[in-house]
Amino acid sequence: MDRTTGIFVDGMGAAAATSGILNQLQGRIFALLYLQPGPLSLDEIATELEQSKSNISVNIRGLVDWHLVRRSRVGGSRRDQYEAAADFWRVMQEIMERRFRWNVRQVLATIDETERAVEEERGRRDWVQFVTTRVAGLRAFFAAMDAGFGAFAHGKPLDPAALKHPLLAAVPRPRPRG
Amino acid sequence: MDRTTGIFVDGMGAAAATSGILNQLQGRIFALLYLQPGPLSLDEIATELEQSKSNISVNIRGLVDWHLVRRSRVGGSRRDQYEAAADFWRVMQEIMERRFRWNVRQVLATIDETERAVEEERGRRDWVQFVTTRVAGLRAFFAAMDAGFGAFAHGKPLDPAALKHPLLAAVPRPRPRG
DNA sequence: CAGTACGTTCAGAATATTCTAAACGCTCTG
DNA sequence: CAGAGCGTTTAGAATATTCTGAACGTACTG
Repeated sequence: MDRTTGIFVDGMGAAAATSGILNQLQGRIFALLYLQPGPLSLDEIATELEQSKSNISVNIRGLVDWHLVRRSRVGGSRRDQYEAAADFWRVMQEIMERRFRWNVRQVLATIDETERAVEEERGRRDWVQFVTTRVAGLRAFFAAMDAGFGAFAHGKPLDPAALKHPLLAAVPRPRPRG
Repeated sequence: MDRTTGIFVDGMGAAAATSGILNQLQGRIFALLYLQPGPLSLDEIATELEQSKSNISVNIRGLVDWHLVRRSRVGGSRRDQYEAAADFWRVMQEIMERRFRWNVRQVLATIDETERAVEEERGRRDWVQFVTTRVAGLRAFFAAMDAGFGAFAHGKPLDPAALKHPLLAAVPRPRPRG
């Protein structure tokens, strides 16, 4: 591997490792493919990155899932070819929906469960009141995030105003009088 | 711990574990504190979550760093008290700046290095040309992300348009005639 | 100023993740 | 239809992360 590619591969690997989306090896695989004029096979990638073929196989699947890499099969050959995709907006949409929004919904689901549980608590009326209020505050914020991320992934601007005061934003405004 | 808190703690722990920001224990600590009417000490948290005090000590520091938990010391006591913060927008700003944007800048720094390296490559003129173009495409996208995240953290809307066609957005538009 | 009540650090144990090499199964080929 | 050339699965090795308990430092307390 030439010096330029080495620097790019190392740097992108390090960035990926702290991304919370890809691991280091996935960052390296993508970086390698991104600087190639043509597609590479599994074996070529494994050799270049000094990793086992099985490890590349497993990790490249994640890259294909995020639409960061395209898999193709040329002619009648049964050898897969891989190349980097360059539609980063598409990747970001995917991450928004399948990672961030999915995570937000985990929280919303937990809030649902918690609200159901607190309704069954016997006695301790003001504690129940307190928990209900707190959980409502969390729900307002995460509901706003869910809506905001959803809109963003569909190409609409994400306005932080809804996150600053989610409780206010969640409540329908009184109509201004004529 | 009562049933309601248990459900909330477990759910938030699971969500945190896949967040890429907090680990499971940090999610559990925050959840426990969030349903408490008053602050708790390190030892109380450790007992409730069945973890060693040292482990709580280390992990709660991260929560304080993200402004998810406030540390206070009441009166002349030397016992720290912790309570959940509820300004989630502040937390999001912190994450935007110190996590996402920092990560984006890692990529931009790698691109800088790569461009410097490719300039020193001898021969292979069309390969150099190819790499330069590709890296420019990546830079345009990540520069747009950096700008967008920065604006968002300062309360301005984040418009996906700049990410859809970053190369176009980066170039100043020709003035319309007339 | 010795004793106690804390928070933190650290070495090593427990656990989870990443990686390899061998085994497997599929598909094309002669 | 046997063999070669693939990608994938899997058991276990290598490595990284998380967790504990003991040791330590500091600041109140009697």
